[in-house]
Amino acid sequence: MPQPIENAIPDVVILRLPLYVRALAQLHDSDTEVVSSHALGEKLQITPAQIRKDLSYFGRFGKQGRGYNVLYLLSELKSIMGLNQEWRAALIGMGRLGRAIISYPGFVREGFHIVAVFDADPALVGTEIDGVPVRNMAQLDRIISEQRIHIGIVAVPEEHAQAVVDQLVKCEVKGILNYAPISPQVPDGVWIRNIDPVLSLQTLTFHLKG
Amino acid sequence: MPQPIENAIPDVVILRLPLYVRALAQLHDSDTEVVSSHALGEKLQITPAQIRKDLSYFGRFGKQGRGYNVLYLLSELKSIMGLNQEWRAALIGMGRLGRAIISYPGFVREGFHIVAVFDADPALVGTEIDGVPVRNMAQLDRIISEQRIHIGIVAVPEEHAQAVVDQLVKCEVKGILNYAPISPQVPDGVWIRNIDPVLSLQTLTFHLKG
DNA sequence: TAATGTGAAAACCTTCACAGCT
DNA sequence: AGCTGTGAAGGTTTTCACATTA
Repeated sequence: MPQPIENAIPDVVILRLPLYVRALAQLHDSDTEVVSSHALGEKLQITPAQIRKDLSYFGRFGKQGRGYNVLYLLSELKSIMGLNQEWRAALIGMGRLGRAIISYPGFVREGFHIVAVFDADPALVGTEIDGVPVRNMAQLDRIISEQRIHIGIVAVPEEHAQAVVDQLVKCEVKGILNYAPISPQVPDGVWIRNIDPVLSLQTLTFHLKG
Repeated sequence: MPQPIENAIPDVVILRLPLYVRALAQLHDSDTEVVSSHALGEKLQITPAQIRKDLSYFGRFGKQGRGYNVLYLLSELKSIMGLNQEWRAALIGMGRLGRAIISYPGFVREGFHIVAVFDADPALVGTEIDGVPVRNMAQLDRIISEQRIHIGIVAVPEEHAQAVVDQLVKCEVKGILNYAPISPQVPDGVWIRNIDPVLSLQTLTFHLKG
């Protein structure tokens, strides 16, 4: 007999929530106290109906005739998305890309802290980069549990990426941000996002070509 | 009266095509000559039916009972996506991020060449970085037309990103890869892709939170 | 036999439109 | 009067299932 599956939140909805959070934070910074789905949609190029429907998956946050209280909706959404806590991440791969990642201030500003970095190169291990000691891959398991790390950021060459992802999965890391130009396989219950500018360029050229 | 719109290719399909190209290139590198939708789907975690349906928007590339000739399908897809030509890009913003981008070998390997770089900082303009002279923003228009540049890569701080995008649009650039943490507005006929690791992390935490 | 290409069905997502609240 | 929240309608995308062909 078919199990009536509890209505899950559509994935596309989850992809839009951070956009709402960002727009609401901007509105709050410019001292806007109330916003309608129409005004928010204008800012984000999203229809008002879609915004209302998205929010309705999580509760009722607005006031009819008035709109949404910016600060209240912002704090509710942050709580829904797990953004009112600090997140601790490990960075694997300290080549050029890894260095660019660790020196990017945008992560810390949004509550994502790289608290440990790893590399396979013995020449790097033991040195410090931006004040963070570079560790041996053999220490991954221990450090991840000691430091209560929940996110892995993969910045190793393509050919090692899947192995590193597998290692992270073994260490019970459930969230992975992958910069290598592959789509690594992960088991159910592990969440991965790929940052792949070449793929993005390749979807552009389809529209640009003669 | 409602115009019977010519059945367009769904956007999601276009987003998947580069994945097929990448997988086929790997198969070709490992001397596989023929692949079925099932085998390709296994590699990419995509259902065989979806792959066949996607390909069917563009033609009939397979042989019943056998599958797809890897090299033939690869070359057809590259042609469909505009990937059998070299693409010339301008990079705007030569801070830490811009330097990481210009030194990333993955773009050139896939046929994307950064042939001019720009920055607003007078201290940088006139110097060379990785052998490429850094130019003044005032020269954007002239260089883009002289060098036949079709893609703009935006790596400037958030607060200048929309203005730079607007400038690129004025210069008739139709494809933009944006690294600033905003979603710039562009007119119809201009295509933009955003690279935004913070947004990606924020969609991860939804699944990770207690 | 094995696997494509494709209409039709199912699932999914967006938009409509309006009752109901402020 | 104005705007939310939401069933229902409409549209899009995915999956099914099978006739067809090598």
